[in-house]
Amino acid sequence: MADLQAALAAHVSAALTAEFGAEYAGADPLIRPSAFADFQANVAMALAKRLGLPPRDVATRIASHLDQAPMCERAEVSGPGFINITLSDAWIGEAAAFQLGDPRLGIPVSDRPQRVVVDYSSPNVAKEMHVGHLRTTIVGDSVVRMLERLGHTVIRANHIGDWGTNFGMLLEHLIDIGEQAAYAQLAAGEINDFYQGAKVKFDADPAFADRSRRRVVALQAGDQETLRLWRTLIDDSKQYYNAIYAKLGVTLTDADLAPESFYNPLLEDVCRDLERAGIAVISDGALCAFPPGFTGRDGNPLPLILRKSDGGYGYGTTDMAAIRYRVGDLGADRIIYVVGSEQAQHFAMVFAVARQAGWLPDSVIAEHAAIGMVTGTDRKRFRSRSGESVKLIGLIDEAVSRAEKVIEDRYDDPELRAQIAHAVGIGALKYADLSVARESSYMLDFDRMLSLTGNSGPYLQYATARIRSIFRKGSVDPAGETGPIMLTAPAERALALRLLGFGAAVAESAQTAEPHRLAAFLFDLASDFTTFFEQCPVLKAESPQIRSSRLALAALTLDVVLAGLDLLGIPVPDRM
RNA sequence: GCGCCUGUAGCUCAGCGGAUAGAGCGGCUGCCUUCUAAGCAGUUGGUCGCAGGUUCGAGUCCUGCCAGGCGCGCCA
Repeated sequence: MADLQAALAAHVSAALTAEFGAEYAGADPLIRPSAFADFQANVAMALAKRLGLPPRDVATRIASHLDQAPMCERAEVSGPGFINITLSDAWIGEAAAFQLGDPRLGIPVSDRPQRVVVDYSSPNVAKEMHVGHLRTTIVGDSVVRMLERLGHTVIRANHIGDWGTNFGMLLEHLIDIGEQAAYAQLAAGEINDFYQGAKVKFDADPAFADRSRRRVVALQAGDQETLRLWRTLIDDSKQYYNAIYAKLGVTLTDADLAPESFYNPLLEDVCRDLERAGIAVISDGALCAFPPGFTGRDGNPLPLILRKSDGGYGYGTTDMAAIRYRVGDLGADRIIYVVGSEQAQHFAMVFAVARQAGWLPDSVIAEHAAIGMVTGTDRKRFRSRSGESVKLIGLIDEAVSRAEKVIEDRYDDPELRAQIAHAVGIGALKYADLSVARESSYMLDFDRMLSLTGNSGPYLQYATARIRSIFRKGSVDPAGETGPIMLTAPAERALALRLLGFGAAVAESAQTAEPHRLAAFLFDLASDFTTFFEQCPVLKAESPQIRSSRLALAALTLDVVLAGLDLLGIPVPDRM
């Protein structure tokens, strides 16, 4: 059973066509979760006018067919024409047992696998990774995991900022302090110190600023020694990202680096081809594309600048080159940009120009999975002032140490304690970013972000720890529990029914690139389990049959929560 | 000025055009001799920014207004 709701929709559709004719096959049966039953079908009210019948009559005629489907226990008409559908307990139990035996746990395999490029994380070389990067990194990584699980081919693209005019000052600063000192600073995460060191000199010392400008020219001209130093800078910074990725459990590797500089050799052609196609024109000395529908402050058409009047290229050019490369060379069917919402207009323009140029055919989806802005407690954009910047690594360490505090008197083994604290701290941090709709802006609030109670990462981890505890106490191997599953209590039924929604939650979450949907599902699931845990003794169940059924239900819950947390990229400790 | 986003409980946020708008936190009351209390049960708390419109039905769609945020030619 890939998707419970879809299966039900098929039944209602069949009833609809049987009763009213094939022309209604395309009508959406409008299946929704219901407070009055397991599901409700709202199609009767939608079709009443078209059928020229009272909505309740339509509902009654559809409902009369539904009782015959094995999955449906009851279909009752209520209110103006709602069809309240109650599933059969036996069917739910069988479906849950089937899910338990399914290695995919009900996650469907896409019937149309795509090549998906996911552009995410994208820190800048020699610049601190701030909290905004954390969010694009975490959300992007989860999207990637979900898409892969659904059978898509995913190409991770870490579009790091390794090029631009400020590399002149960074390189001169590197030369000034020496490569060893720079390495020590950058790899250790003292990145702001390094950057500020360069910036201060650039602003205060004209001679340094002059050297910096010459260094940019040398870099662009491909001067060997300059390139060597530039690579050093990148390698040093990479140490820092990779250390953070490792701590966070992010799947990005060096193989996923798609740096801006990679596109440098393509930029000239991008400009030439767009100009030849008549899409780009010279305006005020710069080569610009003016996609229709975009106007600026003064009411004039808004340009996407492709070549600056000084001959240099900007990030718009790089994005054009990237989109062309991803479609043309990588064969992407879908490109997802997990990038801050501030850039919405920029991406809209890039997509528009790429469509005009034919580089982005209609068959390819390009979407900006916008990430909301991070604000301080004053609700203004969060800015790291020099001196008191919030380092990502500091946030991570804070998360882990808070978790450590909670378990300090619970376990003696320091190694076990460190393991648990790491998983719990990281889990709290990541879940905080993953459980909120990605586009909504959020306040940087440590207490909330690192919360270990309520709707939090640790709540989900805790559910798995309690399940494992049952199996440990009873010396039972969860892998050996296969059911049958029978539903004897409301908490069992609610849990089983919830479990059946897993596949749909994953599919929907990946489709919209919104991990918070999966996070919400898992929280509901964990809540249902906790109720079950409180109300239904497993090891001391009243009969061997019920014990076995509940063990199977617990095993399935464990599998699903583990799989779900893995898709979110949240680590799980064995015990807490 | 134009464009995009946001406005839901004291706070932070969910909410696929469907019935009585939900969760977490906070407040209050209970619950550890019982598979982990990072928990559970209950309770408190809302003119869904405002006004129109579409619809059998609007927190959800459309229009206008109000408030806030972001973006708007050579930074990325």
